Amino acid sequence: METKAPKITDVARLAGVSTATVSRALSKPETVAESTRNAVLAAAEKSGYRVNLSARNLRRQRTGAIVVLVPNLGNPFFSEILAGIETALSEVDINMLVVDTRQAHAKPQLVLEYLHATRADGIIALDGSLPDEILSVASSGNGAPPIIFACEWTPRGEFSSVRANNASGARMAIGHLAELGHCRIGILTGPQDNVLTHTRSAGAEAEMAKRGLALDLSHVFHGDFSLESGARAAQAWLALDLRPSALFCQSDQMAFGFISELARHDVSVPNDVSVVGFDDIGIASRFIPALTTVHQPRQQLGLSAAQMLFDHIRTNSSPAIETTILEVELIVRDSTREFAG
Amino acid sequence: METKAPKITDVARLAGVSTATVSRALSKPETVAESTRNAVLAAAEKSGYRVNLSARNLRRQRTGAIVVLVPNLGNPFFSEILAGIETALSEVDINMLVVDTRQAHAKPQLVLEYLHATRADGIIALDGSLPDEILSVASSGNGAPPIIFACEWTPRGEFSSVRANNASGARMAIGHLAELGHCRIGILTGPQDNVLTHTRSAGAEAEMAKRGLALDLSHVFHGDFSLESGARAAQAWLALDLRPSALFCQSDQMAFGFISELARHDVSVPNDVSVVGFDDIGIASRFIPALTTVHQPRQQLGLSAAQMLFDHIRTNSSPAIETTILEVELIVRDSTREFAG
DNA sequence: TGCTGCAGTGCAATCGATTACATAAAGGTT
DNA sequence: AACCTTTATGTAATCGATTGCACTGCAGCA
Repeated sequence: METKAPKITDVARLAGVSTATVSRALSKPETVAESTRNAVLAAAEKSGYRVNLSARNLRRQRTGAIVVLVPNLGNPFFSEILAGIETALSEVDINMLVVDTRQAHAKPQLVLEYLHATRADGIIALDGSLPDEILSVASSGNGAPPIIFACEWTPRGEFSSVRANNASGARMAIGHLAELGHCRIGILTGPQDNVLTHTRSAGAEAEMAKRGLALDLSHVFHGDFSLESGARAAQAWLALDLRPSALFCQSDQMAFGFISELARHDVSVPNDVSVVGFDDIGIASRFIPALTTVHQPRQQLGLSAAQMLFDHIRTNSSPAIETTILEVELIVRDSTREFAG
Repeated sequence: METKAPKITDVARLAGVSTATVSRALSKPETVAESTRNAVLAAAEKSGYRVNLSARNLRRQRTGAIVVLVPNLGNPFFSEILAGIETALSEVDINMLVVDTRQAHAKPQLVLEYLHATRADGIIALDGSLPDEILSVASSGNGAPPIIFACEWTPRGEFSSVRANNASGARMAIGHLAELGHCRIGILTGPQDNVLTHTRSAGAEAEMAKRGLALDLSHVFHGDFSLESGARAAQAWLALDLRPSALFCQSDQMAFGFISELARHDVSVPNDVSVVGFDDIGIASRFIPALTTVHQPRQQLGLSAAQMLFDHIRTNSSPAIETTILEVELIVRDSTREFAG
């Protein structure tokens, strides 16, 4: 026999004040006399009142929700970033709408329609290669929702972002291999049009150059961050005459695919090849061999992005571009060892 | 110089009709004359009109959003279920709010507060061990949002659910090991108070009984579905005098943890022990050895749960309890082999 | 005493869409 | 021709909270 949800007028009657006062007591407590405030809070508590968000949002001209654009929900790497965003969200009165952009590249209209329809107060994009149509939603100044890129970002257009220090991570990976004595180091990249790919490749190449190591183009394999592309790279590696003795994989997933496929051909990591990954996803420490990799602070990436977004929403006029770069860490495990002739 | 978003009155003026007609033309097209409808659609198109969801929801007394309660966003197993839910969502006008319930068990108030605050039209719970306080939100009939359990479910209270055939999966796993000649089969369970644990254990025990195999209690290890608990089970296994020659792990993650820890002690899977997992998460086919496991149709679980929830929302009076059980499949890979004395 | 300023509160308009009800026009029936 | 249906559309109330403006009463000040 649940009765109707109480509304603000019910609380007002109970507290013996007007609805305006109730509203103020709840959202701007300092503008209301202490005694009144207490009466209102007591009445609200007693009646179990919750503000109706549709009504509030209608009046306030906002939606109280942000949209997170995720390249691929099936990828564990992203779900932890979501967890970070959620942590930040729980402190403010904002909800998180999650959208998988897998089909967005083929049909940008779909996502675009979604963004327009929801009129989100802000957007966090974990996908740096969004189609232009979608970017333009956000860049159209004025009433457009602010957008923050997390992890990935986009070279076109100017947007705020939170990222890991990808270049530094790549340098650490190469540096580690070089110090183990490897001089034929290969690279397994992500998708060719991806900023992470470029940044990590550039970092790796810079470090190799600095150490006087040559990068043989036949030692550069192109993948797409997925397990299967790692396996394909292994096939390519096996087909080489002069094989690199170490490989820097730009994602853990590719490293797993690579190692796994080699194992099927009786090639051992790290005995025959050393492998470094990137990301440090959960399973990395339990893979066989445990993966040496570059750790990204995933939770923190999500958290920082969310906080930055809230700032932008609050001071909505400010189109100042901010970039936060979080440091990464090389975690040495068992997939790398010193070069043995 | 983006102008204000057009509202329904703008469309009405443009089409030369009243707002009521516009509203009807858009949401109940068949009640409006074809010529009028076309005029309205053209006007809406021309002005780039989108309905304001806050206004609509306020008037319609709904929120247009469902909440998905996820036990742990960091676990890749769940994110694919989310992807399935999202697929179903994109067909209807409903958004998905994702909440991680990791802290919910310690502080149920937090999630409870969230559910009350959002007033979601429905709930999908991927977490079967929600605190009673939260369950009671949904079971309080009347205006309470319908709730559907996906994957996990709860024995207390009566709720609709979509699940995999866990018992059958467990039987397949045991059957497979038995047919390979293993007679000392161990079990690594999930959390003790989890329905999946019970169902899978019961299925496994039934199959063993049917085949006349005894289950030694010292061969039952208790984990919590996580990597680390798998590693702990490996320690326990190593400490035994009489070790099982095969282990049925109730999650892939635990299987990985188990195998990985054994590998560190130079015990080989499948040569020294055969291991079967449960879930078939992405990495299973690329682990070393590739994991024999029970495949759950994750996307489909999410999809079915979402569709069931929409049904319940539409016909909100019906408290009929439905249970959909999806079939699973044993995928035989390289972590199991015939018993070799 | 009379005025100004301020803190605290209430009144009522407002956000944008939906929908019950009223109305009008057209067609059908006897 | 009078009346009843049916179909199409308009009018205006409504959903629930927020907030600009107006008002009251009291303190401070000349």
